[in-house]
Amino acid sequence: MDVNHAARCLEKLGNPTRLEAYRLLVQAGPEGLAVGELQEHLDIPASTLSHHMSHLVNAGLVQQTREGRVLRCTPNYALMEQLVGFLTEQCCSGVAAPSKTRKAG
Amino acid sequence: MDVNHAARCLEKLGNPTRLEAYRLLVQAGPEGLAVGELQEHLDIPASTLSHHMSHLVNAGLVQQTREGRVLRCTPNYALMEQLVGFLTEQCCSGVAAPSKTRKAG
DNA sequence: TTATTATTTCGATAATTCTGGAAATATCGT
DNA sequence: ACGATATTTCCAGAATTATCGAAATAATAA
Repeated sequence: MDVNHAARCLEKLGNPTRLEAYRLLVQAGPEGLAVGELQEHLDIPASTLSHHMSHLVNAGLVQQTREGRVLRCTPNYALMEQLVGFLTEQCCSGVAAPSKTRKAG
Repeated sequence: MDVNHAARCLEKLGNPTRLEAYRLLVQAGPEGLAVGELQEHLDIPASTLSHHMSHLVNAGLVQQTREGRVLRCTPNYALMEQLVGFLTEQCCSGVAAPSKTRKAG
């Protein structure tokens, strides 16, 4: 995870609709959600949602698998954790916030 | 830190120049860096940098204090930690990555 | 006051992103 | 094949963001 890849991920998550979509996928658990289910929650036109999802998929933040007519979306936890790791290591002070994370005491 | 504030912070950090600027401030230690020092590192026109910095300042991610002719910039660690907290709690799986973070073992 | 340095604001253009209707594609059921 | 459902792609317009030179502002020094 270099600075450009991190910036790319942050940029994609930095849109309220996309961040909310990602969060919904996380909330939904291991099954994730179909694009149509996301659309019901987000209440936006299908084409708009499709564009947003392709951003997330292209950045690697979301994975899609087809199940018949339905496209199931799941979050890429590994990438998200790399992103959080980048922010923690490169953008936070060495002194961790109390009782949150631990690092080289 | 609600989802909209998080999205706003992510959006601002999701620009390579701004993310690099923020990272430089963190690297620089408690003193931070003057705008002019950032400019030397980033090698972009002053007006362009000024715009980028105002994004970061408006989002609350960077604080500025004037020291004579120089504007000293420091990262807002508290906000960054809130942002990392948001991502960890709302956008990561409950199962932490091995030997990185711990949460409700 | 004039000069010098540091930084922002103005103003304008280029580039990108967002949005969504309409048409196309994919899959399934009959 | 046909119809229905799910989703994407095409296309275009609106909105936002990025860029940066020039002028303006702020602070210091002579």
